[in-house]
Amino acid sequence: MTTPLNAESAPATARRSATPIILDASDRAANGYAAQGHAGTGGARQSPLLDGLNPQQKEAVEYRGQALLIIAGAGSGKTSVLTRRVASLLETRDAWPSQILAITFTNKAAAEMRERVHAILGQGSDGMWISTFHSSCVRILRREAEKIGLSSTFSIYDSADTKVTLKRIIKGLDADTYGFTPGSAGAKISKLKNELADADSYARNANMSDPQEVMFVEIFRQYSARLRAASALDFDDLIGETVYLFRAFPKVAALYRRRFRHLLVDEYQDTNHAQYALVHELTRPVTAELAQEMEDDGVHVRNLRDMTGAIPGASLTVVGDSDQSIYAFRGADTRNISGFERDYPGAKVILLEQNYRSTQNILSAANAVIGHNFDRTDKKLWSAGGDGEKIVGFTAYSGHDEAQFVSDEIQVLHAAGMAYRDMAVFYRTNAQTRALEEILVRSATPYRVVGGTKFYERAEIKDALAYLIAVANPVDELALRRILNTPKRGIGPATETGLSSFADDNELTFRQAMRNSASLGLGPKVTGAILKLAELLDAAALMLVPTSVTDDGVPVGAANDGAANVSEVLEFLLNGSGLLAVLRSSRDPQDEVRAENIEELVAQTKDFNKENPDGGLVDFLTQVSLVAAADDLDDASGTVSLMTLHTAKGLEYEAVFLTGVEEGLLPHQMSANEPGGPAEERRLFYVGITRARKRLYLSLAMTRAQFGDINVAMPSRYLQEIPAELIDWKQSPGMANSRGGTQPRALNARRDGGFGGFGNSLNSLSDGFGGRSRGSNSAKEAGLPPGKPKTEWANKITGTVRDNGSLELAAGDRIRHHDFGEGRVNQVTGEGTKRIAHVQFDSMGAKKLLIKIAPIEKI
DNA sequence: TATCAATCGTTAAGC
DNA sequence: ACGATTGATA
Repeated sequence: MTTPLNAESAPATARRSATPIILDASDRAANGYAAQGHAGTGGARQSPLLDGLNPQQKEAVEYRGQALLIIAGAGSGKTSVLTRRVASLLETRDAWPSQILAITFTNKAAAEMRERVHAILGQGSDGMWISTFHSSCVRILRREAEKIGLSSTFSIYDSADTKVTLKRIIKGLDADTYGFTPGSAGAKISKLKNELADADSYARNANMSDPQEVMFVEIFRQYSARLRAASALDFDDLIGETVYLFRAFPKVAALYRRRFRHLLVDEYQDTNHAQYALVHELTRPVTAELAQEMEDDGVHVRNLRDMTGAIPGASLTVVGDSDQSIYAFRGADTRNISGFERDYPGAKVILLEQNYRSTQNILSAANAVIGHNFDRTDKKLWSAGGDGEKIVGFTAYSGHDEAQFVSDEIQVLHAAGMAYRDMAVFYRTNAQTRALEEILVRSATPYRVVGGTKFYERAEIKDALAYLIAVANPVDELALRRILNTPKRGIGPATETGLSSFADDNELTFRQAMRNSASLGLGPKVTGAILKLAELLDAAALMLVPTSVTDDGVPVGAANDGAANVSEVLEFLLNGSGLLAVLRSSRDPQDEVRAENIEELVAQTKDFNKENPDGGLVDFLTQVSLVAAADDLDDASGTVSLMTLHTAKGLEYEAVFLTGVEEGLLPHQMSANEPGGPAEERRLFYVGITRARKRLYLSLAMTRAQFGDINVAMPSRYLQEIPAELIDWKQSPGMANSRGGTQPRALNARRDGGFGGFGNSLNSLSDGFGGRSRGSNSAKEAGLPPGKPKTEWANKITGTVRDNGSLELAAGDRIRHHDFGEGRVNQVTGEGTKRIAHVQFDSMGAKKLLIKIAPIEKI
């Protein structure tokens, strides 16, 4: 909150000394090898901001109008265009920094943009808002909290907090008998909030003759009531309440519409309805009437008013690519981007198709894959950088085998001079990391898993933070109940419930109930513990009160004059509660780590004090709630990165390993029944492919351990969509068969036509892909474009995996394995396709083999 | 209140 | 297979 909203007047035609625009090397390098050849377009001297840009990019930087949609294909220099556009707005004096609001989805993206804008402008970028949707909203809401009945120190509930709250509600209502779980109810509530619905509006349209619906409405109501009582907002509320604020208080909205004259929104295809509405509210004009009112109130608006006296809507730039929309499952609505021209008539649309990242082979594969999604506007990425290497394909026998291949290839690349940090391994599900990590550890390959457990989600950190929250927002019952018996004070669940109902019955907050716990008639020990905690929190709250205040309690001088800073309060609470001491003296070795984590948190509060001398407790807590993954920014380390395909979005690497390209995994099984599911999975695959600059590896396994047992997998339908000539199969899914193909290691033990078992429905070659599917057949789910007979697939991959058909084995049988040699069957377990032979090999020890596909024969 | 066995539910993930 | 969570037991 560095720039007071009303302080500066910012005429559109401001006179000021032009900020020197300097492009740093990294920004210039963003367009890589294609940077040359687009030198000056001739004529007038052009700004260095346009150096190295292609004509479309230039236009995107220079266009001035109400609305601009930039369709930015993968690797098309989007960030560069966006940051230069911001710089250009300032350079041409179309805007003051404080008139610009740039919104991203992730802190990482915001940080990157801030950094790059700062690199161009230096101090000139001060006062600009470059932040996520959520932090922008928090900033606004903290300022205006009272207007919508919240404390300005409102708590922000994360999904774990939501879950705990819903769990209590569901328990209280016995709603689990209706099949509600905290997760399911939470997902539904979140979805509704993303549509800007609340409990009442939902109830109006709900089918109230359905008892389950009635129950859900009640859950929703109670959830909203609890959050309100705790002066808390969940993540969805942050957006929704801001929209509500703007709609219910036009004068408040007018102040922000006046201030933000230029909105830029990144990843627009990922916006949900609430975010769309927020953008819309911010870019509406201020009526002449309201503008006049503002002027009468002493707000400077004259320079902004048009001939009718109104303030026109702010200019809006959105950047997106519907082909990279992979978050429909959490409410993203691509209609926001496809309907942009309708929503903002007269909008300019610029298409960025030239790719500066990948080789043409990789792009051709990407284009071919995404081309199978219908209802998209055609877009073809192209590169001036040449074909490059072929894509490498590999079919492994198992997940471990696949991991071994990845590991081996990483070593080959590394030996050839590629740094580990330039390589990444992608997968669809987190469970796939297991095998990969195992092998990478064994081969001593440095790696790190991106994403995963976050520091602030650890229980001990949440405990420590709950103390701080309880101080900052005394009405937050959730925080209080979390610390009530942490560390152990002998306050059990019965006492907790007692306090809670005592509070409800007497219309007290939980905190007040604690202070009055003496009148509850509990044991003296328990009562003493409760009172001690209440006193500790009250004392901590007092530390935050500035010492120099006037008679009315208004601080004199600096905002926090004399008040304790965050680290002092935290240390006071830790000492007073014994939280840290208990962990230190514990004999559980894990508690040692927990203690260290808390110490790390203390260190972070000290850093915060240093970086934000004026920052208070609430500012710290806000930062913690919204900036959850500050630790994975250190990607300068020399390690291979492992991450899910979702996490990979927005990143790029020299070499990419895309693993688990199998039916059931990519596309994921769970997506099959959802409308638009398979298409979204295809976009996910597309996103993965387009992350690669030079080398792309696609791998799959014929069997994969999942949920404790082994499943037979078949190649992903998406592999068919890549022209065969682009892929060099080191080991193809097609094995020796009548149509030819390679003879992959470990797959070809039986050459005498081991394709029995066609009578078995699980075995039928139903779709020309040699597929066996699990149970339900996949032919109709294959999502093939109509009018493309399967027999005409360009790719000759048959997808056939080994099939021992009806091979019957029993204990005592001797078998021969292609790799392991001869052995004796000890036991056969499992049913149907999952029958497993437990074999004692003569020289290789005991193994478990999936009879259906193992390279074995009876002897 | 603490510990242990049984049970459950496993897609992705930003803030 | 695995981890988190729940329920039963001492």
